[in-house]
Amino acid sequence: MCEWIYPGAVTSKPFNSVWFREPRKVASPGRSREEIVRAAMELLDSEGIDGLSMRKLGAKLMSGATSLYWYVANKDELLELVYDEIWGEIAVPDPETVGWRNAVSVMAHSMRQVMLRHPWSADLIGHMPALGPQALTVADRTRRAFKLAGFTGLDIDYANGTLTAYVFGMTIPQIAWNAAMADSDYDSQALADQVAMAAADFPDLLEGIRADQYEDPGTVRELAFDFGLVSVLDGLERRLAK
Amino acid sequence: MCEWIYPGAVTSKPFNSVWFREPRKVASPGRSREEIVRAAMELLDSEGIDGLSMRKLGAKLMSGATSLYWYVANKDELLELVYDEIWGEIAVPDPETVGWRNAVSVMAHSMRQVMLRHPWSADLIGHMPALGPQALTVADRTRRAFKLAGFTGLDIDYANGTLTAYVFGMTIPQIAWNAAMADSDYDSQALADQVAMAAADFPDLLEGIRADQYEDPGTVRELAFDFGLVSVLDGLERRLAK
DNA sequence: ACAGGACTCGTACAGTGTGCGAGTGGATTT
DNA sequence: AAATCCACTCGCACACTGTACGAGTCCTGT
Repeated sequence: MCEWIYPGAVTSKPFNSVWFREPRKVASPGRSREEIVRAAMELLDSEGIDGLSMRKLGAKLMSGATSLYWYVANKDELLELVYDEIWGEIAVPDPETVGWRNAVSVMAHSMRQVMLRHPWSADLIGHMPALGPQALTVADRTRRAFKLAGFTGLDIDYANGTLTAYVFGMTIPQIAWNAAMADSDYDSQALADQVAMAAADFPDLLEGIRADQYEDPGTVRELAFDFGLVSVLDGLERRLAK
Repeated sequence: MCEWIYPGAVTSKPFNSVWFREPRKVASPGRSREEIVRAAMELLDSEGIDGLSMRKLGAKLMSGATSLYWYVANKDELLELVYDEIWGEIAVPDPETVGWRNAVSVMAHSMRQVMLRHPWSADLIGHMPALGPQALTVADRTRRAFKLAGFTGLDIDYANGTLTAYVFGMTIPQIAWNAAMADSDYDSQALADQVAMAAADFPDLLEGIRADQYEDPGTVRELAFDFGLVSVLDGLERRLAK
């Protein structure tokens, strides 16, 4: 899980990341990085990013807050570790057996689901690059899919980046919406009215809001995501044709 | 600037946002929301999201920290206000005169530049929906572009959302990279070596990293962005053809 | 018996957002 | 002229944060 460390890490200096630091050798059968990361994820899932404090985490593990610093250099490193965990939850089918387009489609939907399940991921994506082993595994697999599709050279990574960007960009704002609605005493009709009021000066915009106001917001989001996903993949495919 | 308030705001209840709360009537010639927001942005630009504290902001404005709470209900509302400001910096040409594809292309590049100029934006996107007047203005304009392109009904907003998602998703992780490199004593060669080491178990991935290691990272990012942008727009265009 | 390493954790420090309530000064009303 | 009001300021306090430090505990190897 998170006992990973890239070789030769300590010798060079520049990049501050868990993945480039030799972890302490730990002999204890009790606490461990795994357990800490797992507990941190539970806290994050149930209370959100603000709900994770070292003291709370210590309490959950029945230890002092500062004991955790034996296993983890600081809170940011802990966050790097939990961040990588979510990449492990993303399903990427083998492109050789299901075809590249299916493979990346499934991965896109899976990624979205994982992010929605762990809304705190939105807070981490802008904070640190995804360099952990799980993230690299996903990147490698999707990269293979695009290679199989016929992309060559840098285009492989560009195509890969385009798809990932789309999923991030579509999902992160949705997470913000979900959070905002959870904070308020959510009443879909009143909310729609308010948003409509906000857009009062923009008749065009208003027309769009009115249009999907009567649909279930969840399904609207799904449709929007599919629409964009198909468009992105179509666009990439056109690139191949040329 | 930020004296905006949507009509009928106070009467209804559900949604917690600056944009739905009557601001206090302020008569003073001295401090004002505008000034506070401007100072907050300067602090954010120069010190990042963690550099903005109510005390520092108060000091910068030569006032007590808690005085600011006269103008702003809490820090989150202040962040909503500064968030909307960045939307005001995004250029969206008139699609009627430059054509829809040009218009949205320019807006995509502009949006990316604005985000890179204000890296703290990445931290806000996942935290609150963009409901301010400036954000709505941009949304309205790009929406018009896609309408002009020929999209109809919900597809207008889906297309619009797809493009915005792509820009967000491409730019947010780049901001994370920039931040990580700023934190470290950045040496591009050593960094590349480290990343290569991280990817040692993934020969394919490694090949991609090696490939762009000798290019200037800035231009690689630009190329990647353009590649994806063209792909996304091509994909949307294909949708139109059907 | 001793040494050393592998932990644990209480205390402390500097910082955070913000509720409260007292205070100030100028305009308005009596 | 006196009284009232109100927009506004701000010091203090509270609960909370990440984490440096150093003293203490236990287990293992000699």
